Amino acid sequence: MTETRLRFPPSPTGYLHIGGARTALYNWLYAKKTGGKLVLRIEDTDVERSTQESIQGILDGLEWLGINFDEGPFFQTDFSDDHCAAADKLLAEGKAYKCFCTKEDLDAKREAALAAKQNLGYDRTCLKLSEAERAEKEAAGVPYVIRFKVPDGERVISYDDRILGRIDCNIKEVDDFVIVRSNGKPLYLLCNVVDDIRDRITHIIRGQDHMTNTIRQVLLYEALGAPIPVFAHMPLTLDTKKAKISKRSHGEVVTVQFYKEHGFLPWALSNFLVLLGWSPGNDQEIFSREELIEAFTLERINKSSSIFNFTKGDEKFFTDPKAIAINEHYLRTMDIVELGELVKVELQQDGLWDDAYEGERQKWYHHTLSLIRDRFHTLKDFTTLGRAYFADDFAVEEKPLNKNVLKHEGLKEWFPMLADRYAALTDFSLEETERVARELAEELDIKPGILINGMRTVVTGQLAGPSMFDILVTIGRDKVVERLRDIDKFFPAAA
RNA sequence: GUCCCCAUCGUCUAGUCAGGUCCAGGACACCGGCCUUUCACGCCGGCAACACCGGUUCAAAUCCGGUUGGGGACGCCA
Repeated sequence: MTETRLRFPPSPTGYLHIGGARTALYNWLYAKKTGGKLVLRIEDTDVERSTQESIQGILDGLEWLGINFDEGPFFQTDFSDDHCAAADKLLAEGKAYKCFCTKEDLDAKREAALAAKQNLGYDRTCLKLSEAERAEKEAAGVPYVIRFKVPDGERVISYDDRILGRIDCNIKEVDDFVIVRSNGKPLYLLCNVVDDIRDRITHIIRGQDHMTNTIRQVLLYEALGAPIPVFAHMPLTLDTKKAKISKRSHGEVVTVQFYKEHGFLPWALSNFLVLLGWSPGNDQEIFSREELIEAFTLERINKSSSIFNFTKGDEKFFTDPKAIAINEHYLRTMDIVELGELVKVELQQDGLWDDAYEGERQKWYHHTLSLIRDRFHTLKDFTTLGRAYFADDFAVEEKPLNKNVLKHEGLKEWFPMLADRYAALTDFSLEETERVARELAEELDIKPGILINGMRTVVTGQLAGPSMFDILVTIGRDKVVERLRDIDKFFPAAA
């Protein structure tokens, strides 16, 4: 049995978006699953629109996701000799012909056809040219494109799609398509096939938007005398209005970069993306890399398109709620040392990292992360919501400030008292900190909650969080005492 | 206009190929409860779908036909 060979061929005309990432992921999974190879090929034949920045963005995105390649990146433009040779061969064999129609004429015809609700295909004007007419135009130097000549006659073109089943199309529906531009540069339909033949690609997993291309490419494989690979057309990802997702209409949220910048775990995004159009056939939704490779099959990819459930302007769900849920899941179940590495990057970016977290305070570091991660959604929350554990310049949220601090002016006296007692404690433990707080509340004849919730606000800036006494012990006596004593700053200066 | 593909809860989906065990299962979201002197954790419970019409059959989410709806393609883009 021959080795399976797959490819991911992005065109570098924009950022890597989640649809592309999902395609890459499916190809990668299938390559891993079958012990095959994955080739990365940058399809940059559209020189006008291809940019270096885009290439870098795609490479970065794939690397972040952990999608690695066995071969490449190759650049399609490096193989233009192959493409031209193939075009010449088709021309020489009468399987393609020169077309002298101008772009303007063609556009006019297309528009007219569209307006008259007529069929859109090419009318073969130049195929009907006599030998003399053709020679004359060539001699006159009239620019031409090369069109593939779709074979005449009754015939149904078919291929077996591994996701959709047998696909049939009457050859009459296919019109002569352009394979080489008038400037001599070959086009996608041809390049893609020539490269796939050269790279010995056995399986092509791509979006359903390529289905009509596939019909034409099957013809190209035949004309070039190459075996037809296995095709698998995956369902598209649409937005909530069932329109194609694009950076233009949806913004950054559809780019892989967005997730990197918003504190997503790469594998959480992959896990979410793979579920958009595929399921293992049972109730499992969380997969390790190995589990997913094991479970993945082309046949279990869905036929129908799925919706990326993102609502613009939603404050709570800044992306598909399920994506966030999966990210949270990994955040609170993943190995704490591994999490520590990721949070380290966040802390470093914010200038909050302390090398001691890898040395004498490592135990504290990991303990703190495990204490606070349960309520977090992304890696970013560690430096925002969880900032008080690593720094003194944390923000105090308005809601708890009003509710738990400003409402109780007595706190101005009570907190310094509490601070003194904490400072004097021989054992700054869970039990002792709680006992002292309750004792003071009783002496003052106030509800313990006033002290406790006030402390939460002053010590962490947050309305909610872990058990208060866990927080005290974790943040440590010095900082707690200091923050309690500094209570005055929250109240407007006394008259 | 032509061709191609698709159709189960709000969303992702299981079940469809091999019809009965499905008055349709799970997850997310939402709602309620428990836990909690806080809470966005956790636990328990609830809401919620077979697009429609016809046919085949003792029996249809499942097979067949049609309708409707949605998507894609019809570039000297990829």
